[in-house]
Amino acid sequence: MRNTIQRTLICQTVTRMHNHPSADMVYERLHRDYPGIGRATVYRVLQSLAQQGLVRKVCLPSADRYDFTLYPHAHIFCRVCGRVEDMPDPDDRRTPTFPTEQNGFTVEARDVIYRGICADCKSNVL
Amino acid sequence: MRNTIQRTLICQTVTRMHNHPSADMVYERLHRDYPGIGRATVYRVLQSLAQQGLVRKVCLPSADRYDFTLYPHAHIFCRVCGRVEDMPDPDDRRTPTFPTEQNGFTVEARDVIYRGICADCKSNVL
DNA sequence: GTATTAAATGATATATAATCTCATTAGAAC
DNA sequence: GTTCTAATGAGATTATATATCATTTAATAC
Repeated sequence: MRNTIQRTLICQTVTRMHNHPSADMVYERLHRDYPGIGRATVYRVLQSLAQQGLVRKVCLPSADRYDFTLYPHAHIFCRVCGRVEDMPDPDDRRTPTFPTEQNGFTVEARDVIYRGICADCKSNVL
Repeated sequence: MRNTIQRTLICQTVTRMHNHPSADMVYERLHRDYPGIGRATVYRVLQSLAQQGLVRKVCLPSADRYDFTLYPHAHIFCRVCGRVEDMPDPDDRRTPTFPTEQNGFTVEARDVIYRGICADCKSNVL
């Protein structure tokens, strides 16, 4: 695996964005300062970073989001504005070390998603 | 809300499919026997059934899936073939009744997704 | 039963997310 | 510097889902 400028930039950017960005959000941010960078590269590199375990990929409505915080935690998703925030995972302490066997599956990871509406959207709707 | 033939058929079909189908899977199944039914209708009706709480919508990689089992439970997703199965939710007994307040959010629902590889795919890969 | 009316439908267009193709570029090793 | 091949980027393509809008039809009134 080669250490390209693009990979470094994408890594830096996703680490500095604290809003659980989608691949496209990372691309848009990066594209401002480096117009040469390609969308496909951002998608590819983020995918690869997730496979290496350097970032966490979370499947949420409308798009996959990336999170550089690797410590186990849950997420809350606002169904109105799409905002994502970290939450404590109530099951953390009991979470087994993966992989684990269950129902014939080899379980490799666990995601906990809370859905609801954030404070801002609540006040805007009312 | 009107009681249309299409709505009845979609309701029946999703209840009879035990593989956590996507909207498209329901459409394809239904379209075999009733070629007149439209894709948009299936998407719309499933969405509406989910909003009414008559089916559960689960956001998973590649597509949203529907589940007619309303009792709280988690899901396991095979990253190879996309198969989805029900799992016990270890946190069931502690799960609060929604909505609940948390971090300024009004939490309305909770989803637990396990990711891994199913027995069939394991033996095919090896 | 028929007439009325608005909600639902379905064909199609559009939007969005994500991946694929492939010629070109540029790390890494020498 | 040269070589080699992985990575990139422009653009096409696929897949998922939603929006548009003329037409149909369920529900109600009569």
